Order: sequence, then C-alpha cells, then structure tokens
Amino acid sequence: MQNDDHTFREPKQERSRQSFDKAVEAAVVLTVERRSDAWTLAEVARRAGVSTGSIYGRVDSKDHLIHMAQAREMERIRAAQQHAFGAPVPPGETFRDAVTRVISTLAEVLRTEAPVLAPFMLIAGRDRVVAEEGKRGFEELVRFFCAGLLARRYDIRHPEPERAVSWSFTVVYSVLARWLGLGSDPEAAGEGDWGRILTDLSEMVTTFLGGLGGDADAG
Amino acid sequence: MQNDDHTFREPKQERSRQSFDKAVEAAVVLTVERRSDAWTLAEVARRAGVSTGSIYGRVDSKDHLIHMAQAREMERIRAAQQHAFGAPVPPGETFRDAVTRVISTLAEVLRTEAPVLAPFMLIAGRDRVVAEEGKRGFEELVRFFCAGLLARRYDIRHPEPERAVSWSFTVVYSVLARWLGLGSDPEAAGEGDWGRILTDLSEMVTTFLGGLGGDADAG
Amino acid sequence: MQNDDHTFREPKQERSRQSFDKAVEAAVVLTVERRSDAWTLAEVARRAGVSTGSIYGRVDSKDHLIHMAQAREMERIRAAQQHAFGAPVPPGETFRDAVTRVISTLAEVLRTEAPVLAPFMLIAGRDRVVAEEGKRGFEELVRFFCAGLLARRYDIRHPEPERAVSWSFTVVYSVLARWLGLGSDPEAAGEGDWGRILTDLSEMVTTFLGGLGGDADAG
Amino acid sequence: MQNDDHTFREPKQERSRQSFDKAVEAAVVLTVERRSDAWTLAEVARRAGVSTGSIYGRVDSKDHLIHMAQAREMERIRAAQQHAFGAPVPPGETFRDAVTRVISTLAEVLRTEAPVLAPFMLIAGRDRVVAEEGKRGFEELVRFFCAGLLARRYDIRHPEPERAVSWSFTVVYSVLARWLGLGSDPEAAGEGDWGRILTDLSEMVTTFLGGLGGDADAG
DNA sequence: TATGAATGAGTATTCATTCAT
DNA sequence: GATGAATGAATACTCATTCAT
Repeated sequence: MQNDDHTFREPKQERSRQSFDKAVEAAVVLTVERRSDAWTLAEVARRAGVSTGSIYGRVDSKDHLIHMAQAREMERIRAAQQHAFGAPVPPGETFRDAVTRVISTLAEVLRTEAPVLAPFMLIAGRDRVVAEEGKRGFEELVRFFCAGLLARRYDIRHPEPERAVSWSFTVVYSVLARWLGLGSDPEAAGEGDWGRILTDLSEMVTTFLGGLGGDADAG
Repeated sequence: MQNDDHTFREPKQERSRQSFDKAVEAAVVLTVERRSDAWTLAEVARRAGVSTGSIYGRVDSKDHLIHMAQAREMERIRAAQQHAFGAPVPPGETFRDAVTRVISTLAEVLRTEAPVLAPFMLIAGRDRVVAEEGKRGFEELVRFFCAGLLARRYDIRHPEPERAVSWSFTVVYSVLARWLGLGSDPEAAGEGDWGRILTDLSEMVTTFLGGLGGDADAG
Repeated sequence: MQNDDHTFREPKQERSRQSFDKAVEAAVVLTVERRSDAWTLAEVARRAGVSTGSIYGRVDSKDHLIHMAQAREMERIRAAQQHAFGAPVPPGETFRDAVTRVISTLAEVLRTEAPVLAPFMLIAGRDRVVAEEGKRGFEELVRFFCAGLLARRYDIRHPEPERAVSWSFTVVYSVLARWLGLGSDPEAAGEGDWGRILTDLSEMVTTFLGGLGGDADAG
Repeated sequence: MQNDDHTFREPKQERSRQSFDKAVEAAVVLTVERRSDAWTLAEVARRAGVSTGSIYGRVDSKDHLIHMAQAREMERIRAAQQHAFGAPVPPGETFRDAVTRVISTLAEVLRTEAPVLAPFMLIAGRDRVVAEEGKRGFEELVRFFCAGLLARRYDIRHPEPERAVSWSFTVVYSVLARWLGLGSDPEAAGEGDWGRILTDLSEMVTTFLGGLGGDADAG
C-alpha cells in the first residue's frame, strides 16, 4: 500500500494528515477530471486549500504525489473488488448463471472504477511505479475472476479448464476495457449497448467453457 | 485526406513541399519513438533539417502538425489495410479457414501498424481531430473484417449473422489491441503467445458464428 | 562574546540551553562540511535532534544562528590562540629561532583552524557581523604575533621596528592564509610544501627585521 | 577561450550575437556589483533588455552563463596582462628598479581587475570550471612575473634564482591579493597604504633576491 | 516552551509561437 | 518564403519563517 520508490513521510500531527489527505484527494479529482495528470501543483494546492509547500512536506515530486493518489485509489478499488467478488454465491445457480454473475461482477467493478482507472493507465505508459501498482490491482482481478469460474470446474467441458478460464478473462476484460475506454482508446468507449455486451460475453464464454452453452449445468 | 479544421496551404514550390514532407516525416518518427507527442517543434525541425519557422508556414500549431502526421500515416495504413484484405480468397477454403484468414489478416495489419497507431490513439484522448481520423481508419477495418466473414454468410448458423460478425470483430479487435498495447494500456502488451492468441480467437469465433466449430463448412 | 545586533535570550532552563547548543554545534559542523552556509535550517534541526521552531526560539533568523555559530567558534579559537602564544619562551633562543617560533605558532593556529575560519571568511563577504567578529580574532592574532617579535625589539635593526614587525605579519599571514585557502581562493591551497613555506617565511622575515639574517642575534 | 563543458551555440545571425553579448555583459556587471553570482536570470534579462528565453538559446544553465561571463572577462584580462607586461624595459634600469617595475605591473593589473576577479574567485570555490579558467589566468601571471625578474637573473645572488623568484611571486601575490580582497577575505581589503605596500614589497623582494638590496645592480 | 507542519515568495528552466532579417 | 533568434507565460520545486497544537 506504500510506495516503493519513496519514503513516505508519516505526519506526526493529525492536522497535517488531514491537509495532505485533502491534497491527495484533489490530485485524484483533477486526474479524473482531466483524464490525465495534466494539472499543476498550484491547482492541486488551490483546490485542497493548502500551500504547495505543504504538499512537498509529504511528497518529493509531482510524480510522487501521483503515486500517492494512485495508491490511495487502488487501495479503495481493491477493497471494492474484494467486496464485489466476495458476495455469496446463490444456491442452485446454473453454470450459465454463474458465468453471467462473474462477468457482471467484473463488469460492474470496471465500469464503476473506469473514470479513475483510465487516467492512471494512461500515466502508466511513462511511469513504471504507476504501471506496477496498476498491475497488482489487475492481477487480483484476474484471480477473483478465475477463481469464480473455476468454482464450477466440473461444469467446464473444455479440456484445459485453467487455460480456458484464463483465456475467457482475457476476452472479457479486453472487450470491457475497450468499451469503457480503459487504456485510453476513446474510440470504442460507449459504443453499443452495455447490457447487450454483457449478454454476448456471457453467452460466448459459457459456450466456450461448457461446450454447449445453455445446458452445461444439466450434466 | 485533408484536414477538417485547417486550411491546407498548397505549397507553391515543389522544393517547399519536400521540406514540409520531411518535417511531417520527422514528426511521425518522433511520435513513434517517444510513443507520444512528447517532442518539441525544435526537435522536429532539427531532424528534418528545416527551420521551425518554415514549419509554421504550412501549419498553424503543433497540434496541426500532429494532424498532418496522422493524416499521412493513416493514408498509408488504409492503403495497407485495403491491400491486405484485398488478397484473393483461396478457393475451396473451409469456413474455419476463412475465419482464421480474416482474423490473421486483421491481426497482421494491427501488429504491423501498432507502433504508429498506439501513440496516435493516446493523443486521440485529448484531440478530437486525431480521434476522428483514427475512427475513420477503424471503421474501414470493421467493414473489411465483417465483409470478409459475411462472404461466408451461409455458413453462419448464428441467427443474426450481421450482429454476430460485428460482435466477433469487437472481441477479436479488443483482444488484439490489448495485446499490442494499442490504447496505451501497457500491462497486457506482449503477454502470452501471439500465435496462440490467434488460434484461440479463431476457434472461439468459428464456434460462435458456426455454432459447432469445426464442421460448419460441412453444411 | 555576545552578538551586537540581537538580544540574546537567556534560556530559562538548562535542558533548553543544551538543545540550543546542539543546534549551534550542528550549524558549525555543517558550515565546515559544506565550506559555506549552504545548509538549511531543517538540516541543522535534524542533525541537532531539535525542531526548527525551537531554534527560532533562541535566534531570529538564519543569519543570527550563523552569528552564534561563529561566536562560539571564535571564542574557542581565541582561547587556542592565547594558549599557543602563551607558551613560555625558550631561554637563550637566537633571534632567528624566535622569528621561526612566532611564525610557526601563527602557522599552526591557522592551519588547525582553517577549516572553520575559511567558511566564515566567505560569509563575511556579505555579512557585516561575521566580518566584525572575524576581525576581532584577527586583530588578536596580530597583537600576539607582533608582541612576540617585539619582545626581541633590540635585535631588530630595521629603523622602524613596529612597522617592520607589522609588515612582517602582513606578509606571513598573507602567504599562509593563501596557502590554507582562507579567503576562499582555492587556487593556491595546498600547493608547495608547508614546511618549506615556513622556512622561507622565517628566513625572509629574519632578514627583513634583522637586516643580516642569521647573525642578528650575535649583536 | 571556449568553455570545456558545453557546446557553445554559435549564433548564425548578427542580431543574435549582439543580444547574447548584452546578456553576458549584464551578467558580468551584476556579478561585479553583487560581488558574487547572487543575481537571477530574470535580472540579467531585464538589464540586458532581452528575454530569459533568448539567453537559454545560447547557454544551457545559469552556471553556463557564468562560465561565459568569466571566459569573456578572462580573455580581456589576459590581454591586459600581456599588454602590461609587454611594456618595454627602460634601458639602464637598476635591479631595484626592475623589481619595483615588475611588482608594480603585477599590482596594477590586479588592482584594476580585482573587482572582476574577486567574485569569480568566490564562485570558483564551488565551480570547477570557473576554478580552472581562473587558474589559467593566474598561471600566466606567474609566468610574466617570473620572466620579468629572471631577465635580471645575473643580478640575483640567491643561490636558487628560479625558486627565489617563484617564492617572491608567492609573497607579492599573496600580499596584494589579500589587500585587494581577492579570495573574498574582506578583512584586509584596503587597510594600510597601497603605495607603501608596493614599496615594502619591492624592498623585501629586492633584498631577498639580490641579497643586499639597493646595490645589487652595482655588481 | 517545544514541535514540526504550513506558508508562499522566489527561481531556473522549457517550449510553442512570433517576427526581424 | 525561409530562417532561427527572441519571446514570455508556465511550472516544479526550495526553504526561511511563522504558528497552531
């Protein structure tokens, strides 16, 4: 949860912590608004109602502030992911329903967090630390998704369940990310119908994994 | 081929046109090298062996120069797409082979042009003109891909062939673009095996469209 | 020993005085290390293990702290000078030996204290208080040196003994200071042989004062 | 005459050269006025009537500008030294007169250039390039002075004429530099009488070299 | 009184754009 | 036209000093 490349200077006074929190929050908001880090430290300071100097008391460069902002958001997002995938599995669920549920869960997390994730992905293109942190969140997502599907391992007729599930994630994530404009390819964003996409993905994955689609659960 | 937002000033002299071409070329090369527009006009001028002033004689801002660079590359890329998809269809090809061929063609075009496409997609995030131009190339790709598959319309058992093909494009493009780092999400770039991805995509799409996978062509 | 330009606030508690002493000490050490006042109050505070605020409780500017640091060192240095020049005169010493002894004493004091004196001389260039304080130490040195030589007034054949001795000091001090890098002219520092310089100076001064060099004491 | 650590960007237009010259001149003037480099680029730009950007067109840092300023002044100063020491030797000059002349020449050069030399010596304390350039000028001075005295080699009774002359330079330079405040030790600056100092130095050196002072030329 | 966080003026440097030659 | 020098607004970062706790 901490940055790798910088020593985070722990504030020893509560007041300070609040000030810095406001600055990080402002950085996040601006990053989302501008869909990139195209903001100045002066803007962050003004929005947070603090001075630039006070920010530099906790951070040693604009990049470091970006890392803090990302760390904070990723912590929140990872908690959200955990919560979303931690929901109880409905009893008696068909395989198709399970696939739909796992995909929808992923989709919902991504859709909710897209505004935050997108700019940080952009920044990851030139900032190794941001890339690494993003990767951690991503890998957690992979694990949740795969675990969710592999819970129905015995319904999967594909000869290599692990690989099939992993591939399914790739397909689902790629399509969703593209639709949501993650990865900063704004072209696709919002084209087509979100619900329809989820249905199509579920259908495709169900078929791919179960081999027959609708009645995999009947076996 | 022309820009929408600026009056293109037709150069009076051939010599001058060549100078400007060199500048545009330099802008392209730098854009690819830096994987973004993180270069200065001075750099472009130096590389092209021209002066910054002369560039401003043909263009009225850095953004405009970027538009010219993109226009030039997109023209080339569209020609390449046309050529690639214009290759003759092998006679007696199975449906599966047709799917594989169309997907491979798309994949090859994207893979070849990824270094150029990626930075412009990045720029498209904040530049409407770049986004529009990119979209045009993209839509052509959609048409080629879909036409390629719909040529086998009668092998497609999916109840809505048009939509199914379109959806297939979405899936294939999303996965490939992500793998190639288009859209500047560097996480996925290069993970997994390219050949394997093509195989998996072909398999998935063949199944999805044909319903039964391998023997759709038998019908 | 006190500063002229500031009211020195007598610390109420012993504990507090020790804290401030640590700060002054840290300022001295940093000044010597950096060979100038190119340090920050935060650095001083960190090294001293106190807070910047507490320093400002005893001092009202960085310059004032520098003055305290200098005052402290000059006090020590003046004691050292006093001690060095207070050594008993060997009985039956020749005039030449007396000159050598006085010059060597001066040289040794300067050489020992050069690391401290040099940066404060630098600072004296823009700080009147530092210049004044330095001057006081310097004048004491002049007095000690001259008194040392004038004790042999009757061996001095120069028609104006006072002036001759004073001039000798100028020559000796100038050469030594330059060699030691006092006055921050780093060019000369360390060039040539220290022992040789002392010999040469002694020879020159003996000759200058005594008129005949080696046998002035014979008269 | 060029800097070692930077490529000096030769202006291709005359206008430019003038602009930059004004900036360098302003840097020199400010350096002399402030007796250090305690000026900002904005000040230089304002005084020179140019923009900060235009300065950065020729120079890539404030330090580089300082180097240029120093290079320019040192060029001038070296020419002045050459001219001063190149004056014809009066025929029939006594040895004492020769010593006085050489010392006076050195003294005059130093006195004239002290305001420029002093701040650069200060800067040399932390800037290697400035130190090196200064050293070059200094070494030239050593050569001129020694050559001037060694022209009277046969009047020197000291057993090691070269070393004696070199030592004489050290003494003379040290005393003069100190008096002139070179080396940023402002304490001594201006104390005593300049004419008297020259007389004393001449006397001392004449005696030191010739052994008998006034009648060395009689031999 | 001590602490250390907050302040904010101050500065070097960049670079798209303009314009004198 | 072409050239490339000049412009100057913009921006990250520093640090002496203040002040809430």
